[in-house]
Amino acid sequence: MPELPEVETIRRDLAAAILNRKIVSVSILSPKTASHSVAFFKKELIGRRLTEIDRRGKLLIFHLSPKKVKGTSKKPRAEKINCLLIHLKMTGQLIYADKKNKIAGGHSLNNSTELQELPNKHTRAIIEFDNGGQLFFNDLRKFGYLKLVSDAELEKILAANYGPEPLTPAFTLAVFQNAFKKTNVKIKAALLNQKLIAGLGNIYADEVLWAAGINPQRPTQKVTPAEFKKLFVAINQVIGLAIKHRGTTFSDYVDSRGRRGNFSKFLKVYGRTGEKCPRCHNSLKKQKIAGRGTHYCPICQK
DNA sequence: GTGTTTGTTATCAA
DNA sequence: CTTGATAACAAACA
Repeated sequence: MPELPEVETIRRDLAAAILNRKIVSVSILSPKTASHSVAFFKKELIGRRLTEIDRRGKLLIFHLSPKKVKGTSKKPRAEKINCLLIHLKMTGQLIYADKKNKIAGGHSLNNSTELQELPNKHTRAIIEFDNGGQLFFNDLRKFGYLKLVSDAELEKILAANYGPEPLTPAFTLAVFQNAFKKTNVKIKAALLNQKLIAGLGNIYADEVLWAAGINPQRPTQKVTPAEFKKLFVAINQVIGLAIKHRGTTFSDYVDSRGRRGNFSKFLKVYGRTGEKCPRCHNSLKKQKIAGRGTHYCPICQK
């Protein structure tokens, strides 16, 4: 389940590998995964370069070099495609392989480290570059997508769906607290709402609530200012540390070279049902909250 | 066959 | 209309 730290890890690694490389071929193996026809993807992408890779929450944003226009100096059209968006959703992987390295960690729930050839049966798209490198988009459950948009469409999507990002100047305690006080859903649900705060998913929502000592069931309006402060600090700390350790691998996530994330061993509650709470040593519980498996300590999370 | 896994959106109820 | 809660989606595994 790639969340902010995992997607950020991929973004950084990919930027180092494929920035300013020219796209020479595009294969869409699973048409439903792409926003437009296979022909349109080829037409728009082939011959262009990725000039910048951004991320907003869990969404990757690949900026494309200007498209060469045939013939005389036509004015660029306002609606021209400028960005490739990729969302990994639950089981998506973006793996870059250079000419001789065509392997990646497989999908598996049992911590297997076996490597497999690419493409594999879950490969949905392949983008090939002028240096022979290939970018594989794998997605077992087919929830992820590739989408081509104009700058205007991108701005619209970001404004409509994404709240502030942890670890950025836009994410202040005041902004955070005000946004959360405008709703009254369970705090766990609020943390998963990308419009209130961008980038958290099920793993990190559980982790930050544990770190702040807040019960995931609490309605947001019952959370005190002191607790919001704790939660705010916890979000920045946990996300920062998770990025530093290249994310969490629980089931399918691997980085752009097919390697697992190292943050799993730092998890305090996620996936630790029945183990002792690291803080109060009572038994950790798991319960469905906001439709998601929620891991927490019923004793020290108030 | 049943129940679980989750990011996001669609749908429903109040 | 708004808000919040829940179902649905896909695919695989225990």
